[in-house]
Amino acid sequence: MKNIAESTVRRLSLYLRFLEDYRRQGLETISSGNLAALGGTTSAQVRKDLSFFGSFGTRGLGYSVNALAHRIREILGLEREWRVIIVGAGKIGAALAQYKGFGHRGFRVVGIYDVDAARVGKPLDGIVVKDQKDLESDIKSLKADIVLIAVPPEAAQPLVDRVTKAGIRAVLNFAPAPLHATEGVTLRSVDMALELEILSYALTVKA
Amino acid sequence: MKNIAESTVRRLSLYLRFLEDYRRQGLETISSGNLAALGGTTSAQVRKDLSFFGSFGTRGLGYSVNALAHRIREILGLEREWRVIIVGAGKIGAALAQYKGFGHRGFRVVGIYDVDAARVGKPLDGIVVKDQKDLESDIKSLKADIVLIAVPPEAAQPLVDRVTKAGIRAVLNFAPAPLHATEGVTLRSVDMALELEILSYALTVKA
DNA sequence: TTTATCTTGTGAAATCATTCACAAGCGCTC
DNA sequence: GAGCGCTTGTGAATGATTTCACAAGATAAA
Repeated sequence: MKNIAESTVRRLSLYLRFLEDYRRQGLETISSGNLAALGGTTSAQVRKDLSFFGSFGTRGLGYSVNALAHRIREILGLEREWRVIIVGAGKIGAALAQYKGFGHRGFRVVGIYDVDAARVGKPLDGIVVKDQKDLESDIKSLKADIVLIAVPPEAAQPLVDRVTKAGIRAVLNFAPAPLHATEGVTLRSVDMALELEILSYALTVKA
Repeated sequence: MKNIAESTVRRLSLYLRFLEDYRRQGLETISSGNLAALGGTTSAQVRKDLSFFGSFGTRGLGYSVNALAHRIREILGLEREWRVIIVGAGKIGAALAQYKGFGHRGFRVVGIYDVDAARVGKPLDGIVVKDQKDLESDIKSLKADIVLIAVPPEAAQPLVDRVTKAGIRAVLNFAPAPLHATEGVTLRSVDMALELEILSYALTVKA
């Protein structure tokens, strides 16, 4: 399969949500135009996005809500469960731990870690915070797939290196630090400061 | 000024951080190659990004760390203070309230709101949570510029409409819901579920 | 002053992503 | 089963972004 643009993958995720809404409403088919309207894009974009993976629609009719949802889940790898570890049990770690959107789609938090002895041993949304020194061994024993980084910025890069060495291939970083991962490891960052600065730019340009 | 790509603005934010690192280290000049290495991009990209806004470098030498940082702050609108309101005092709202990266760059939290009477009146990181019914009047009296949305997904769109009507022109949404804003309002979303799904896709394709 | 060495700034080329536009397929009705 | 209306799937065209490649400006050393 040729390389798929990130923007396409992002839109597929969105389409999946709309499909689930449709299903809840008991609707059985949906057209590219419907999906486009919900997602603020164009019907051609929707069809092109889907066309990278095959052709799932019926001309004249649209897409079967169930079949398309299933196919997108398959494409995104959401048919299986992903085991997630959170590192950092501060405010952000705590917010992540209780985040409901998680379990909802096959992401299961299997461990929370911190270096601070005051936090270790206390439960966070049902999971007891463990000492960060157990991280490597637990990544293996818990069969973790994904690590969420919620530690202070200066601790983030060493942590990426540690979990990479322990076999992790996907990292989602919440620390406001630009991180680098080795080839083969997917690292994404959610950076609030950056988002705010983009808003600041937008406001400034408008003014 | 012609339209600047979001990716360019995002990189400018990053460059600014690297410049601040350089300054802390007492370095006075930096080349596009240095900036590129730090940001995982290319020197040509750095120079192109900057070229949209003018030419600030010295051939043969590079850029003055101070001058370039100042110029980027100007471009991004970070020379002034932006007044931020957080709506939703749950876990995510609390994490946002205490987030240190905020004050650091001229974003000042001036109010936190919730609909839940149990939360109203209690302080969150030094700011007393107010009732959401005061939102419109406070947006005006507090001269708020930016609203952060940390409410449940179904409450998010109505909230966008409310604050837009009250004069807000920039919104950062943390609810996992696809929102639409009217023309002239910049709305960005940080969607953890989406990020995880992109990781899921990456892991799936690799496997 | 001249030369060697760097590094910028920027058109041009290449790559990547989106939009257009339309033939072809399907269901429904008559 | 022919005709109509609708919607897909997809090459081709357009638009946007990134990369290339190099002339030109600047410093420093001889």
